[in-house]
Amino acid sequence: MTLIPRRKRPFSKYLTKVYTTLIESFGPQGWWPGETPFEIMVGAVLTQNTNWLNASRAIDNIKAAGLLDPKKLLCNQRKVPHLVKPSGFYRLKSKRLLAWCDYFVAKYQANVKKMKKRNLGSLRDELLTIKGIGKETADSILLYALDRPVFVVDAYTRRIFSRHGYFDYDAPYDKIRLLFEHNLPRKSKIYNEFHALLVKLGKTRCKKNEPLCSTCSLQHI
DNA sequence: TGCCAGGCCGGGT
DNA sequence: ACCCGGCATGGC
Repeated sequence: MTLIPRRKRPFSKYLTKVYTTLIESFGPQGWWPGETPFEIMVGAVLTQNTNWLNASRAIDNIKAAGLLDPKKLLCNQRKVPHLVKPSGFYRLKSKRLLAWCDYFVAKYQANVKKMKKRNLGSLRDELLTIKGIGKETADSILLYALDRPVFVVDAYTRRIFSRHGYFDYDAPYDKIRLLFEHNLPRKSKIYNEFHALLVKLGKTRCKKNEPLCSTCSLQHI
């Protein structure tokens, strides 16, 4: 992997410019779209390589069944594949969701406050040992459900910034994450908004010659 | 109609 | 240390 700055502007200044431009254009996003920490955790698993609309339909199914609770899901395991079907990969995701519930209940009695007390680095390592929880999912949970300062790297982040020449699309996840974390204030609020804005930008269809475009990608910045 | 979406795992080289 | 196939639905 290479981190080749093809542009001369320092990454930190560039990031500030992108962030302020996105805020001005789209406004604060107020992510994550989930009411409770557990709902956010569920969403993080179900949206893996899947559009949010389909993931949200699966969450709606779980809510409608009155099972949006880790212990209840564990007690109704056979219902889970059917409930999460709209999110795709449903046999796989039902296992991943239950693996998460298993961990959350066994280790923290489904108590978010207990989890938040843990040291961030060791907690992240612990999450990554759970089958079905990779780096992006773990970081989404840490940032959006637990309010910890971790920058979430996703496909949009890679696409937008690699097009601007700051790193290769295929650069290792943690290299990219640290590049952002080292060039932004260490504040979960900032990481939260920034990631949400990048997703918003990434979903916005190309409008040629405008400052904000996910294909041409912020050409004028 | 085909392509794609807010990844991750396991097996092979 | 990479590379790749598999996993599956619904929107556009």
